[in-house]
Amino acid sequence: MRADARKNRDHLLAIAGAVITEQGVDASLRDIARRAGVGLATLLRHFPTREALLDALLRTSFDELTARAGELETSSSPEDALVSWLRACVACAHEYRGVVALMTAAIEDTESALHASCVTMRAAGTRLLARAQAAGTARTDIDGTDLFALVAALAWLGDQPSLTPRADHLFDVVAGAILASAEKGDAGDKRRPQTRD
Amino acid sequence: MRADARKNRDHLLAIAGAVITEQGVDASLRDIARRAGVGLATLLRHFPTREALLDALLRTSFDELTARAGELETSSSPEDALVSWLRACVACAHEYRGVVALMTAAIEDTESALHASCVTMRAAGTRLLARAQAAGTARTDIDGTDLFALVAALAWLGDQPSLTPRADHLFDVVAGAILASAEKGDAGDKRRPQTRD
DNA sequence: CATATATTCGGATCAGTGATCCGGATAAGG
DNA sequence: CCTTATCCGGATCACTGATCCGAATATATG
Repeated sequence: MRADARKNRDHLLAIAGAVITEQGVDASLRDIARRAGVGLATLLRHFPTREALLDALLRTSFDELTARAGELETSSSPEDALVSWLRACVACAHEYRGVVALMTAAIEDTESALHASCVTMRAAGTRLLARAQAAGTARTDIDGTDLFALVAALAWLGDQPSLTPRADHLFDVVAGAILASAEKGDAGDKRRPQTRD
Repeated sequence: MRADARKNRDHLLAIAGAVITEQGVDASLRDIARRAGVGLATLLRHFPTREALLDALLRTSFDELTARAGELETSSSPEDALVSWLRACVACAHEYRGVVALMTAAIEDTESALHASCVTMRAAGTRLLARAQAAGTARTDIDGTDLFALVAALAWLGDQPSLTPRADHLFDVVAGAILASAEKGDAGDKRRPQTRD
């Protein structure tokens, strides 16, 4: 890649991160290009679609998240590891307002730029969940996809301005449900536990 | 209102319901007008904004929902009433894909056309929740707004194609958390219970 | 250092959206 | 049947993301 192109790319990423942080994932690409002092076509050449731009912005965050899952797997109790990782996931999704919808769409669209990162993240969560389930501190009637869905729903909640104040509390409520007494999780095992991602 | 205007309005509502049912709340207004055999301006005169159109489509459903809450309040046990009403709420929100986001926005925007309906609905849910809390079958550390938020999150979950299959199961998980043992709800009462809406 | 060429840039443009305006068509009332 | 108030819808505007192509520029070579 030519030096000037690389400079433009990096600059665009920085500006895009700022604009999307304050306006959400639906920010106007024209605005981003304008604030970067660049033509719209240039932005769209480096990142052919909004999804590609977000992928570039999120990839590192996602990878850090799966790495953190690996650390927690050995440094904390199964229960604490799961909960604090879930909290980190929700916080990460809050970095850019509206990003969870893209993630849920990407996880089943194998063509999506975000697909791989999302699947990897879900797998990391699945491992933490399985460990807690094996330790008997997490209900066994949910799997990694359920976990992903709950995190997405909680992150979405925090994205809605009117519900943001409740997001933390409701995180505790849902986390409590995940860790709920084995009594419930073990009662009916009609669901195959820990589906492999 | 002139007879032809009323006819157009009713016809538009019917077509809009069909189109939005299959395409979601972001359906093109031009499409709706075209399929109704009418100019875009006519659609926008009867319903000046998309929100107004959705309000007209949803108002009856919402009112039915609050009415149903009233019935359940006397016909079922506090626990059953709450859960089955919540289920009805989620089902109603599924009538049109993407409508929950509008609802969460409308509930704090007093200028919104949907505001009144949403507030009324939340109040109905608050009553059912309070009854269950008084009966000791619902945790007391959540209020009507929390309930509204959880329903919205569950409905949103069902809107995401990749997560739809899990929506029912996760409803049970969350409902179980709401009805969770008094032990949890009574432990810390740092939250004011049953806020009045 | 000068030239050639391959790469990158950005203004102009296209189809799409919701919204607005106004001249023409039409129904209601006498 | 005629008047008038009402309603209709094509044309238009500002905005969106996306695409094209001539112009500008950086890199590599002589």
